[in-house]
Amino acid sequence: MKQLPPLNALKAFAIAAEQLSFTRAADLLNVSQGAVSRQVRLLEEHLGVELFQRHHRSLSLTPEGHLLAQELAPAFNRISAVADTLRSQSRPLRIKAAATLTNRWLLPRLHDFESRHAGKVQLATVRTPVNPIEVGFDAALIYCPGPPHTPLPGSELLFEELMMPVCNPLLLDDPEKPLSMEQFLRLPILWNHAEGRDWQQWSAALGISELPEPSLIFDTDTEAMQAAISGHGVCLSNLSFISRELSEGQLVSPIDTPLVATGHYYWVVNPQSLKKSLLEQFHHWLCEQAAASMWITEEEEETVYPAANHRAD
Amino acid sequence: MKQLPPLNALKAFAIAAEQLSFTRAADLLNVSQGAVSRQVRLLEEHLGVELFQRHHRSLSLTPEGHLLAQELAPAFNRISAVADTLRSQSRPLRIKAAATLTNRWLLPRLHDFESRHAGKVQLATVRTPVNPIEVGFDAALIYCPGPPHTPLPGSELLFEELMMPVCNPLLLDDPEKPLSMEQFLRLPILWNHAEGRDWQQWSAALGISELPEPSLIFDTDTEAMQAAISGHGVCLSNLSFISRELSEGQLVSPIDTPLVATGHYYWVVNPQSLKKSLLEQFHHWLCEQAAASMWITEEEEETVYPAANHRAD
DNA sequence: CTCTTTGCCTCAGTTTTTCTCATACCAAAT
DNA sequence: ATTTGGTATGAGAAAAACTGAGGCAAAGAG
Repeated sequence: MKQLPPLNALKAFAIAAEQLSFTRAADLLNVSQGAVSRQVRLLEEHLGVELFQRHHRSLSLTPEGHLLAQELAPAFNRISAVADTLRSQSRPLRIKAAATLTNRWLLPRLHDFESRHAGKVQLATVRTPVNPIEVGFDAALIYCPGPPHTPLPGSELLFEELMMPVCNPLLLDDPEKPLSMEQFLRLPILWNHAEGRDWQQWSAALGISELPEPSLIFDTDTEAMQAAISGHGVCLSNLSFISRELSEGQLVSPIDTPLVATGHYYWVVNPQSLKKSLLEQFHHWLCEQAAASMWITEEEEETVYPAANHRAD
Repeated sequence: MKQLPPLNALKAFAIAAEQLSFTRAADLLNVSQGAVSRQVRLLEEHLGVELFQRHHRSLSLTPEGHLLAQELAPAFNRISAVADTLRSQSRPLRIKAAATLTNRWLLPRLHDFESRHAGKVQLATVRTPVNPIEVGFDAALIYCPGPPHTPLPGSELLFEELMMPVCNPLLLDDPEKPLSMEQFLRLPILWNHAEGRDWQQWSAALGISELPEPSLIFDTDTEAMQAAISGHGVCLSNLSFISRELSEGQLVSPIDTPLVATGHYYWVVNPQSLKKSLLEQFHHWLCEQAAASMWITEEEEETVYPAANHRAD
């Protein structure tokens, strides 16, 4: 291999040649117009040949530029083709994710990622925080109760678990009218956890002295939620996970209280994973999805929205 | 064009794959071993695929790596081929150079550059300093008498004009025995310049009160030198320009004095030139050649060598 | 004919990438 | 057990690339 010209300059040139515009090329490359101008100039200086004729409001290729562009296009295509092949051949992203989040939020959205980024994702649900390094996964999306912290080295806070109490509207005399706290506490309470951790934090954050007594105790959010839908009582649920039930009226909030953050979801990447680039895309997509769906309440919750980050410390 | 992998990483990978060694690839790329290691890792992370199997003292390609390397080689060859074509099609370097330097030093060496760098050079000699921008040349190699300065914006000092008096040995009774200054001044003096500028500086630098009277006055160094070789007298000559005559005994130094720098050669690049890359190579080659020939005297001059930078200010 | 728009160039300052150096590690060979 | 030849890795340094603002000149609108 002899002396290759600066490769990034070649890339910039190839796109500029295709577009016959530095400005458009810059857009495609996600850089500024000046950057492209410089790269092309650099290449011209390297080769000792003018590649473009600069006209006053347009560009055209010199014969040399034309030759180069013609050779470059297939070379780059070939490279990008083989890169795509390799990327698609590579095994799917393996991600451990908190169970409820997976079922109620991630799964319904996942096909969007897979189609947009041509990357398969293999999900495995977990109940308790897990370190992706230890289980050989590329990343984990874990839930930890309590205030924000750093559950694992390298973990990144993604979003809050914002809880509100909900129940079947038939449980209420007038679903339109919020109950007083006293009335509310007389409703049957559904725990989603053996120790009623979330209810504890919720009542502490709202300054309620005693823990609401459970009438039924479940092991998972999903079960408690099912029972609530069936009219067995009030459960605490992450707002974002029941948006459909809320908008369809299967569940309503019986009382008008601020949202309470009982825990947080974290993102942890396995630093040994080779799939850094896909992981980054996935992470970016996660944040995007979160911004679009979390904390953005349906119409009827508007009054609830001036929510607080009350935490039970 | 979709998403291209980082191109420099591809280059590093291609060479490493060819060599099956990061260390050797690093040498070829003129970077450190660690740099190649990092680039390859980066590429692997980008593609999400292992490209090499790292063994204990060797590398081997994974199937994916093999595929990539196979595709990459022709793509890069194609690129470097077209780049070579363009470079060779480009017009020759145009350089203005001081006349004596050109005749006595540059021309004999020039074919070395042209063969090693596959770049033609078009030389034009000049007597007086010239700005390459003004004459449309890529660069100039100019001579300016007197102490070092900055004759043109962007000029760079290349080497000193180190002068010594020389004459035909037949002019001396005993060529082996250095003359005293008094004896020396009785020899016929040859000026290489209408005003005897160099002799003026030479005598000033050595603390000689009066300017040696010329017996013959020429317009160029070359003519004065020819006359000296023919035995017409003593001329002042740049050491490096008469190394052959000295080693063949056609000229000798009649007196034992330090070398005197009467002027300097400068390198000036036309900043508008497109041939920056070739110019850089040429400049590098110039410095290399200078280091190998200038200031490095032949055996017989050894005594003269503890030279001075005496200057007539 | 003047004003505005468009698209390129240039420069200084900053950010990002890449490289180096030194060191750690590991297994084979001595 | 030690040396040797190779890769990996971390911190800091160096180099490359990018940005953003200002300029300029042609083309088109009024």
